[in-house]
This record gives sequence, structure tokens and C-alpha cells, in this order.
Amino acid sequence: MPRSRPPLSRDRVITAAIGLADHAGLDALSMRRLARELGVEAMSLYNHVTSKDDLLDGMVDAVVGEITVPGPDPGKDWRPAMRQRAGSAHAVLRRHPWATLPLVSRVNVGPNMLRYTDATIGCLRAAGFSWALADRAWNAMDSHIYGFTLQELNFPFEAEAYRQAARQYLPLIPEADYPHLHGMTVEVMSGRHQGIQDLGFGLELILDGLERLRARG
Amino acid sequence: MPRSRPPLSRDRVITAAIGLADHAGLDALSMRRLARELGVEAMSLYNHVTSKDDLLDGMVDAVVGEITVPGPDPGKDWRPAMRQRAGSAHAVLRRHPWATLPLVSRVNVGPNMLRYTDATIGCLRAAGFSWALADRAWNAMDSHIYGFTLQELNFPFEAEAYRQAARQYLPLIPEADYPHLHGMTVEVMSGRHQGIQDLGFGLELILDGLERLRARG
DNA sequence: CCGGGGGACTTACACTGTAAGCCCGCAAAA
DNA sequence: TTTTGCGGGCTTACAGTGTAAGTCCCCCGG
Repeated sequence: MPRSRPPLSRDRVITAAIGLADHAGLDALSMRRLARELGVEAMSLYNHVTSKDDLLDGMVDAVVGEITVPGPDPGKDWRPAMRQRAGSAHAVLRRHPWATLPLVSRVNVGPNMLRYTDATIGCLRAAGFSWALADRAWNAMDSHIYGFTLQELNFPFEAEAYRQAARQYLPLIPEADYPHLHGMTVEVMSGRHQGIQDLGFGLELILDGLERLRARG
Repeated sequence: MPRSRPPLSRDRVITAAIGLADHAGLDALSMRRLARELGVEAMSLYNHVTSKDDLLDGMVDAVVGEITVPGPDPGKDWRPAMRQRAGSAHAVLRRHPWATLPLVSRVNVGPNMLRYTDATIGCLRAAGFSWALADRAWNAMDSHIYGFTLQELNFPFEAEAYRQAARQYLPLIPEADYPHLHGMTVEVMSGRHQGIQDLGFGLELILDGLERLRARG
């Protein structure tokens, strides 16, 4: 006898949707498929979610909830807190590769998102940033985090796979037409420097610049 | 008598698709709708485009073709060339607001894209960047450009409209729960500093940091 | 014991991308 | 001039999408 399944709920729907997107991609997330995963019919989902967009908003906010929020008092140096914030956001977005696009391409005002940005602004303010500078600083750091993560998602993560990809693309990049890009590709293939960039490189440039502006008052 | 329309071609299809996406949004771009716009049936498009993804690739590459490419020799200072490149990319992506997402979320190897990155790398190399540093520099700058543009697209452009938006969102941000974000929102509403950020702020931080690294060799 | 309501269900609609096959008109070959 | 081939537009069809509307049943409070 099929035991009566646990009752549906908004949380169960969102959690299942995240799981589905995680291992089958966002394209595979359709209301019918998600319902099947939950042992339910498609239209039943609409008792807990007003639309697919609403579902997506819930998914994104749940993912943002996984990010470690910076503490309110950064102490003498605010930069470690921001490094940790960026690292955590990046790690979470890597765990849910589908999430970055909806995160950056729609306004999100879920509770986790609000808490996340509130903590960030609070940390900057406590470190002595003016409102205006905190706004710009937050914007610059997030631009980097999201932009970097998006670019990174298009490429293989492992160094060896990255070299393979370079070799695969090389025929598309004849030296006569694109000498510098060709050279860069060969350089990557050689392994002399792996193309895997780290988030920290650009982030440190930004943090250093911000610290100078902050100190200047 | 209806004069026979000009013959279809890949370029005509792509150009019409860009026009449609520009003024009706990417969601409105369906093969049937695009065909109607061209006075043709949907399936006819497939004689010039292998799939909708192929069409999207073509559209993105055409948009990238509008970006002004940096010259090969930056002279004494490479930074003006990169400023101009970033500004041009940003302006183009603002002209085609739908384009940033497909640009960052898929691998693009169209001729314009290749030319664009080739010129960028060439410019950095000519300025004395090592392969490795040029790669990281390029990555950091593009992360900022794309991340910034994406964030910006979610908000109104005009200062007054921005203040309006802040006022509209304020009820969602009770001071008790989100004191700092609330404070920031009030600050924006007051007009003491307009939330409109400029691309240059973060970009200059990155350029300065890169110049230091370059000079250090 | 008897409503009433919440939640899952069925059906239906307009729309999507695109595979398969038809058919006409024009250009090159005979 | 006639024949032939074929490129490019056309029609039809299919599986899949989000979701509006309406039905039914079960459980819980009065």
C-alpha cells in the first residue's frame, strides 16, 4: 500500500526545484517534471507557488540564504570580512550553477537577499565608509563576484580539462586572423599558466582601491 | 499587386531578430513572431539559421560587432584604450539590453567576438603585460563590465526614477529588520547621492591595480 | 452529524521549437 | 527551346510549455 506522501508545502516545492535544477539544469525544470518528482500533478504546485517566476524567486532566495553573511563588526580591517563574503557567495553559486543568471537578471527582494545586503552595507558602514562610498563599494564588489562567476561557468573547472578545451578551440582561431588570441590559447595549452583564474585576483584590486578611498575619508 | 519582398538571408533574419528583441524584449522573440515580422512563415527561417540557439549566437555576435575595438598600439599609457573599450561595450549593451545575458551565459566564438578579444589581448601585450597577467587583467575587466551592466539593467536609469523606485521599495525594508539597507534606501530617496553608479568607479580601481602590477613587471 | 474549505486533481488553451515532406520557379544543361 | 535539378519558401504535425477554470474529496471545527 502506497503510504500517503508527506504534504506539499512551499518549502518542499522550492527545495525539490533546487535539487532538480542542480542535477538536471534549469532548462529541465518544468512544472510538470517538478510535479512528477514530487509524486504530484503539475497544477497542484500552484497551490503553493503563484507562478513559475514566483518559484524561481523562491529558489534564488533560498540559494542566497546559503551565503555566509559578514558579521556586523569587522574589527580593525574590514577586508577579511569582504573576502569571506565574496568567497562564500562564489562557492554557493558554484554549487548551484543555474542560480547566477536569475540572480542577476531579476530584482530580488526575498528576505535572505535583504538580510544579505543589509549585513554587507552594515559591515562597510561600521568600517567607516560613507553612505555614498559604501554604495559604490558594494556595487563594485558584487559586479566582480557575479561577472566573474558567470564567465567562469562557461569553462571547465579542472586545469587539465581547461587545456583540453583550449586545444579543441584552437582550430577556430587561425593565427593569421587572431594572432594574440591564438598566442594566448597556445600559452594556455602549454600549461605554462593555467587559465583557471581565481576570484581573488580582481577582488584584491578592488579591495585595495576601496581601502585607499576609505582611508582618505 | 504585392511586390515580391526582398529575399531572406541570414543577415536579414539576424538583423530583424535584433530589432524585435530591442523593442519587444527577448521573451517576445519567437520564431513565429520573427517570421511574421519578416512577412514569412516560421519554418522558412530554418533555411538560414540552423536553430534558435544558432540565431541567438548570431545576434550576440552582431551586437559584439558594434563594440569599438582598441587599437593595437596603446602608446605610453594603455589605460585610455581600456577605458574606451569598456565604455563602448557598456554603451552597446545598454542599447541592446537583452544581449548581456546570452553574452555571458554561453560560449561565443563568432568572428566579431574573436576579433574583439584578440584586439584586447593584443593591446595589453603591447603595453608590456605578460601572457598570464594579460589573461587575468582581461578577465577582471570583463567581469566588471558584464557584472556591472547586468546589475544596472535591473534598475531605472534616470536619477528621479531611481528615487521613485527607492520610495516604492521602502515598505519592503522595515528599519527594525534591515537597519542599514533601510538607511541606504532613505539616503537614496533624499537625493543626497543618486544611486546611479558609473562604470568608471570600479573600473578605475581595477585599472590602477593592474598598472601597479604591470609596472612591477 | 454536518457543513465548509483547502488542496490535489482533470481538462483545456494558446503558444513554443522544430522534424518531415511538398512544390514552385528559376537557372543551367542538353 | 526544352529538360532537369534544386534552393528556398510552404504546410502539416508533434511533443512540450505555463497556467486558467472547474471538480471532487477528505478532514476538521461547530
